[in-house]
Amino acid sequence: MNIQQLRYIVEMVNNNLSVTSTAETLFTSQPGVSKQIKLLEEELGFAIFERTFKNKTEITQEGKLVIKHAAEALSAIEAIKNISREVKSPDKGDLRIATTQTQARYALPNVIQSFVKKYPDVSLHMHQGAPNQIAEAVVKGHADFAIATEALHHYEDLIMLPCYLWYRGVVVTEGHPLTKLDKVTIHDLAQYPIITYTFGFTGRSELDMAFERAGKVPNIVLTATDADVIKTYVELGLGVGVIASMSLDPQKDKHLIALDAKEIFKPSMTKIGFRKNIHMRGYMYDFIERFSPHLTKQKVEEALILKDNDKIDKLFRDISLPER
Amino acid sequence: MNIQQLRYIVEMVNNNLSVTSTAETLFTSQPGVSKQIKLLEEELGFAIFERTFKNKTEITQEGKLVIKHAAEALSAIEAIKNISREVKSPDKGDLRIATTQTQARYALPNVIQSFVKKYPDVSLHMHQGAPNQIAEAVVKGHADFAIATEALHHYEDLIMLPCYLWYRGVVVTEGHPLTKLDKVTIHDLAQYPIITYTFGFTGRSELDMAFERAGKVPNIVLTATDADVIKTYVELGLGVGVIASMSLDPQKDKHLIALDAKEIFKPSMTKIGFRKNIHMRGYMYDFIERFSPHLTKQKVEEALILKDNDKIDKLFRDISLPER
DNA sequence: TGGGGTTACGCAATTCGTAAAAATT
DNA sequence: AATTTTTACGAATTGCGTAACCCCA
Repeated sequence: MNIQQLRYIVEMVNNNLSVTSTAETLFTSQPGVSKQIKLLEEELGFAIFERTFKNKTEITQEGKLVIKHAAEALSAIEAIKNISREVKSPDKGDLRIATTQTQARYALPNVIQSFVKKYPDVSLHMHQGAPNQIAEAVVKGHADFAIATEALHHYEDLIMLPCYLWYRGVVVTEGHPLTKLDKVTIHDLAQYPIITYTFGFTGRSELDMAFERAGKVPNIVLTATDADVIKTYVELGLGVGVIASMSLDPQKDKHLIALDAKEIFKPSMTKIGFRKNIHMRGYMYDFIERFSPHLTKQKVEEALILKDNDKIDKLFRDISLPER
Repeated sequence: MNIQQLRYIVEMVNNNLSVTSTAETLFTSQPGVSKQIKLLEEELGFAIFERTFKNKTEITQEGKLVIKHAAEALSAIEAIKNISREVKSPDKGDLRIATTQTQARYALPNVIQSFVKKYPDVSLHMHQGAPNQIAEAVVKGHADFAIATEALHHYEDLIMLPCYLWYRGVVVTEGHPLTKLDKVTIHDLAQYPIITYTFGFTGRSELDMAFERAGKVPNIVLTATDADVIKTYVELGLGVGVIASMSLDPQKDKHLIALDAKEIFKPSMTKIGFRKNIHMRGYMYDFIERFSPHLTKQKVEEALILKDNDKIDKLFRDISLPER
């Protein structure tokens, strides 16, 4: 058994059990991968992958266990390599952020601007996707950080830290009836067609829950994964927009009126997540702190030691989060 | 970097940083170990071990981190090998139990007798030691199970499951004044010289706490790590013995009188501990269940998933433990 | 001077790529 | 027929052991 073989079998899973595809992602030859997997299976005394019927291969029951532990081992080895990179060139490396369009467009630009200025030799990779894709990317080691509001708490292998609270705003065209009201309630809102985020994105679940609490069913006519699209359709008069208030720019969005909705919807919390047992590079600590000043290196280290999201929640219980 | 190199550096730590000793425990040559460590250090770009002054070597700061992750990786790899062994011969292998004299002598014999009968091809290894040595042996992977009453809860890397509750008994010679009393209290006990376990062994801490609660200072004249020695000195009239009641055999200990002490001392709990992220062999589950029938395979698997002793404690909160 | 550690060197085994064959759709 | 996987084989590298050398009490 060697590290390479473990790498092969883990990567097989990330490549739909295709040897060819695995060999390509690992920049090696197909025969090599095929042979090494076979050798490992021989050594272990059982098949990890099974050619059940036709072209379809499956993972055996034991194989699943083996791959789980192989991924653990590789993760630990990756941590060692990161220590090495840290020593060799502390301010050089990669930072791979998996996040949603909303964060990338509205929350991250400032942070990234100052970060790349301080760390010109860190190459930044932004992976965009749906919240569950984001979490998967980090779990599989394809990204270092997951930044999102939804769906991250299901992943036991990730440590999640609270970053900031944000509120929703209602966006309408000029002269819309809602602008005549002193204060918009959820009952007012329920009378108009609504345009908001696609389910699973950007705190969408709180919108549904707010309507449910009020005993109303929202008339959602259109959903999109990002605020820019939503605003566009609001401008076209298709409905009333409900988006994160941070994604409203009074300067740029001149044709739209933003109405306060703090009392209608509960605030949502954006979190940053990363894998347990990693070696956190120095610039990674710095990035986290730039994004959320209360997440100091010390706090993050404490969280890395705790390794348990319930305990980590307690750690941050008394800290007032920034709002936006 | 390869697995062997990781094995070398981890084993170096277990061998007082001696290359010779490491090579011996790994059944290989000194030059090989020396060279591979050097190669790894070269690849990583920093020294793991430092030849500071004289003959004394030390671990560098980065080295400590590397070794931590290396141990993680090796543990995962060991798990894979155990899966292989499981498949190749489910009822064959090793079972290494680290425990105290008290457990080995009084709690385990029955279990082990039935276990070896069912699993003749599992070779059993008993490691005896002080509770902290026991825990260390499991943490370092030298034993599979730690069974003890004290000092196991300090080890974050171990999962600990409750096995049984046990009570203390007071042992005296025939005709001793304490035998005249209807009921022995802690105040009575405080008037006589006491012989009990050495500190750190077999629930000794509860004895000290009981006296402290009563505002008394026990007159401890002799301590030993096991009940047999204690009983011997009680027979010689050196004092009153306080030992686990399970270590009293009315048949054998004919010259001694056992007095009930359930109301003087709180019961103690014996636990079984093992490392997180291991692959538990089938016969290991069986052993645990034979030792503690409430620790079914299912329960143990749940605990292995939880990986957190606080959560595990909740899992067993409503289960009534056997007493002895 | 001797116990531990490193360097030097050669044999043996392993790894990995190209090429060819086999299998599957 | 085309794509994917496995087998065959040779070149290059790596790993490991013996022997020699070094270093510090």
